[in-house]
Parts: sequence; C-alpha cells; structure tokens
Amino acid sequence: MRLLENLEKKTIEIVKSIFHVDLQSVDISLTRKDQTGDYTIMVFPMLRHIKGNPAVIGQQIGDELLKQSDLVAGVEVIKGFLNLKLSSNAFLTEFNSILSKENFGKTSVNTDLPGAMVEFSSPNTNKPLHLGHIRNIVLGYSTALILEATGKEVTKTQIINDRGIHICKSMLAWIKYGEGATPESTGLKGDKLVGNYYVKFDQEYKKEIIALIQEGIPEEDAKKKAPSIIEAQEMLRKWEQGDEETVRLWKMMNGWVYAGFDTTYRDLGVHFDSLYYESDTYLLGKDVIAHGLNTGVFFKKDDGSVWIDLTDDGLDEKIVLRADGTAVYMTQDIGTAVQRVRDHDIDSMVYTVGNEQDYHFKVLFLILQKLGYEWAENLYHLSYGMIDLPSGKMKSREGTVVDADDIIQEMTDTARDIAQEQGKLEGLNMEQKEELYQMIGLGALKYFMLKIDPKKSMVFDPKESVDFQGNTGPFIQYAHARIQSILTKAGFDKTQLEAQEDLPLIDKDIAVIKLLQQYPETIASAARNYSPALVANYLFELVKEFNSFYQNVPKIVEESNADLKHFRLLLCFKTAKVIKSGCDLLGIQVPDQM
RNA sequence: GGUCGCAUAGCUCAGCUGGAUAGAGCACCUGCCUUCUAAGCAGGCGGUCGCAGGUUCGAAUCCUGCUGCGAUCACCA
Repeated sequence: MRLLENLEKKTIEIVKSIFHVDLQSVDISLTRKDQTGDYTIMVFPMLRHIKGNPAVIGQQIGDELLKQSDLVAGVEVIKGFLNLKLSSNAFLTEFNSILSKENFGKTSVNTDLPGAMVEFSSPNTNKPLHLGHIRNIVLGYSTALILEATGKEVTKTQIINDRGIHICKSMLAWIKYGEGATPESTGLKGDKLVGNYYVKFDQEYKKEIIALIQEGIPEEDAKKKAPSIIEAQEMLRKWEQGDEETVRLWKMMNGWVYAGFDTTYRDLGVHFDSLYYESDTYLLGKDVIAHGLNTGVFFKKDDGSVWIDLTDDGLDEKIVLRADGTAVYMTQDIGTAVQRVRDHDIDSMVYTVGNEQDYHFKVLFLILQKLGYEWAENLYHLSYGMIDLPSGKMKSREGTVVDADDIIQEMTDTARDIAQEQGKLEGLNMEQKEELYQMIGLGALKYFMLKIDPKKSMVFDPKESVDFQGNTGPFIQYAHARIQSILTKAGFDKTQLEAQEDLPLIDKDIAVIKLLQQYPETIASAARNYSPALVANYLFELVKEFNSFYQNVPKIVEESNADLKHFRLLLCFKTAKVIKSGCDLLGIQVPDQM
C-alpha cells in the first residue's frame, strides 16, 4: 500500500512541475501479464487536464519518475499506458512492511464505536437444516467475520421461527402417530424426528383432501376443511392462549429441534452470540404498530386490519396486522429489529436471507425508516440466490432436499477416500486423521458455496459432489500444509522477521509480494460489498501464484545464498499466514499436513 | 401485467469505482514426481461477453430498449 501511495504522490508532484496541473489522483493498476512492468499509470484520464499526445506525456512523466524515484527501475510507454518496472528493493521494503504487521490486513475491533449485527440461518423449527441453510450459514458467518476484520464489533444472531402453524403440524402428528417417540427412544437427531412428523402431517392432510374431493367438494374448500388442518389451527389458537398442555409439548419438541440444530452448527463450526425467538418479539411488533397507527404511519381498514401505503415509493399497500389482531411475518420482523437495537450497542444490521424475500426486506426497511428509526438507514439485506439441483428446485414433497448433515458427512467421506488413496498422513493418529478429513471436507463444501457471488443462484449436483481440485477449498488448504512442511525442513527461524535488501529477486518472488500486498484492500472490498466471494477468489489467486513460485523457484532448502533463502522462507511464512487469515474469514480451517 | 435479479469458453465461474490482444477451474490433449507434499506445476484446445442502440479517446463493465431464465407482487413464513 505504501508503495502505491508513494508512486501516486510522486507522479502528482512530477505532473505539477512539468505541466503545472494539480491532479487529485492518479490511476495506477497492475500491469497486464502480457506486458513488461509491474504497475501501469493511466495517462488517458490526465488528458482532461493536460493537452497533448498521451504517449509523449507518458514518456515525460516516466523519464522524471525514473530520474527522481529509486522505486522505479524502468519505464516503457505504450500508447496511453505508462508501464513501470520497479526495483527489487521497492518490493523488499514493501514486503518488510507487510511482515511487520502481525494481523496484516485486519483492523482490530474498536469497541468505542457502535457495532453491527449480522443475522443468518434463522430456521423454522419444524424440519432439519438443508443445503440452502448451509449457504445461508456460511455466507452470514463469513460476512460477520469480514465486517469484524474492518474494525466493527459484530454480533452474530438468528431469529428462530419457533411459533406458528408449521410447528403445530409437527406437534399434532406426533400426538397422533408418535406413540411417545423421543430422540432418545428412536436414536434420531431431534430435528430429524420432528421433521418426520411434519412430513407425516402433510401426508395425512393430503389423503384427507383427496377424500373430500372425491365427495364432490372443490379442492380449495377441501384444503380448508380437512380435519387435520382444522385441528392444527385449533392447536395454534390454544398455543396463543397459553394452554398449558400445548405449551409444554411445544417446548419439548422445540427443545429436541434446538439440540439437533446445535449439532449441525457445531459440525459446521459456527456459533451465535445472541438468539432471538419469534415467540418473544411478535408482541413488541404489535406495540410498535399500535404506536405507528397513532402517528399516522399506518392506517386501519374497515375490517380492522392495519396497513401501510407504500404506493408513493413505487411499492404496494402492505398488511402489518391481521383483522383479528394477530401478527403477520412483518409484525414480528419489526418487533425483532427494534428489540435488537434496544439490546445491543449497534447502528447497523445485516440480514442473510434468500433473494425470494427481496420484496419483504425492501418493505421492512422502508417501514422502519418511516417509523423514524435513524438506524433504519443502515440495514442491509444480504440476499443470496437459491441452490438448485440439476433436476430443478429442491422439493421437500418430492424428497429431493439435500440434508445438511448428510452432505457434511459425504464431504468428509470423500476427503477420507482421497486422503487414504494418497497416503501422506504418516505420523497422525486415527483421531487426528478424522479431524483432518472433516476439515478438508468442510473446507471443500464451504469454499464451494462462498466462492460464488452471493446474489447468483447456483446448481449443486449431489452425484458429482464437490471438487477437491482446482479452485477449491482443499487447493487452498494444501498450499498451507505444503508451506508448513517447507518451513520445518528448511529450519525456518521465525524470530527473524525481516528480509535483507539488495537480493536478486526473480519475477516469481515479486509476483507473490504483489498478491500479498492486495490482501488489505481485498478485505475492505469484501466488507463494502458484503461478499466473501472476493476473499475466496483472492485466496485462489494468491495460492496459484504461490504454487507457481514454489515449483519454479530453485529448491529453497538447498539455496546457497543465505539471505535469499531466508527471504523466500519469509515469503512462504507470510503467505501461509495470509492463507490462514483469509480462510479464517471464510470459516475454513487450514491443516499443517494433508 | 408491475417490480427486482441474472445472462461471459462444452460445464462451473472471475472480471473492482469504464482502460491495452476478455481470464481461471473442470472436461479434453501434451509434458513434469530416484520427492522443499503431483489435492500440484508448465503448455495446448476452446469466446459474436444474450440481442440492438447510446454515452466515451476507450464499454463485458455505464444508460435505454428488446429477448430469455428466475424470484416476487398472500390476512404464509
């Protein structure tokens, strides 16, 4: 960074002295690979201020840079591009500056400033987590860590949709068909057990609908009159009235589900700093709406339902409270938002929710703004695309949903197969090996999801599974493991964190330094764009460049120039640090051996 | 129909606030392991950046229109 700042400053000075023009900034980018040079100064944008031939202007600036700056070792002008070749020492100085920063790229958290809250996962409590949740979870978790790396204190949270008709369906089916089954008695994970009854409910409900249709009742009516659904609605009413028996069952079954979720979260290596339950916040939502009704933000229709008119904002009218006074989705989200700001010292929130809810969040944010909350300006919907199967959408009814626990297990199994085939894990005991297989399998899975721009939908083929070669998690992890091996074999002294100057560097050395240098800006950009994909793709570029260095530079262990050897070990060392640091931001662990 | 998003190599994707001859990975082909870990490296093949206009010295990138795909427009969540 210092390097580019120096170059820019110097260029501005030179332009001022030659052309008597004050430039605000200079456009400097990496030189294209097919050209000689390290950095390129764009002359074209200067033409706005300086009249003349871009090639001539470029040459004049280049000549002066060469004369005045010891950073610049050579210049070449092609059309309006001023290509600069920098000196080895320019890079060595830059590298030493990078080395001196223990947490290079990251800004330590400033707790004096208001923090941010990131919401992700937010499941319903009636069925297990699936592949879509995994994308949500890894995206949200990584985004939280990335924001934190820019100095924001971040609270990771979720909203648990623990109340409503969906959980009543599972409860009802359990009462009817469960025969007292528990996770303990069946050996099933709690979320799986409850999910089974949700499916069971749906099956019975469907049968009833068909039977009613055969009696000549129209389908629409049949759906409303089927005994199961009526019973479920009755149960929801009892729940809302606080019926003791219903609430007891609700607590018990939700408890099973939470235990199941916890296992999945643990396997995924994520955690939350706070939890919100819909059952706790929907009442506050009602209060806020009552207040907004008084202040004229909302209006009441004849039937008693409460709405907001957003037609002036290009949207529709939206209901915020039912005619019978019960809460809708929007009600509880309003309540939850307000509650969160009351509970935490935050001035912004990020919601990790699928793009099917783009409209909902647009409306929610608008409502909160109209209610006058100043923090409503700082809400961001981290919207991500759906995961489809080659056959189309995942459908729970068709049993094509990819279960989260299953896919984690499959990835681990694949990692085990590959590792055993390769047989490079001597020295590790069984337990360490299993830990490693999981690290690699999860790394592959998480990276697979994170490397893609969040807003894009993605296709997941369960049969082909996830690659372990090329642009993948294991590719990145592998580089880290290799480096540890080198450092050990070469007897690297990590107390000597400074490289000597005047070394005969080659392009491969410099290429790695250039990549390392880009790490801080990568984090900043990933935070600005709420996109872990930028970090993932950066790591891939870094590792590719490192691998090329690794296999094209003479063996470091055998290098006779002691200073050069130490420099290259430092380069390995710091690259490994950045790989680990970047992987941390993605929620991916890196091994020392694989 | 209204609104929002997406469209780049056979497949999966990068391409930052506009910059040079559009890049990776997978797949396919050719080389490289008597070892600093081949989950790797070096190279080859592969493109009308959906279509048509516009702005600009310069457009995959910005603007407009069109086409295609997806989402959404529930007193569901």
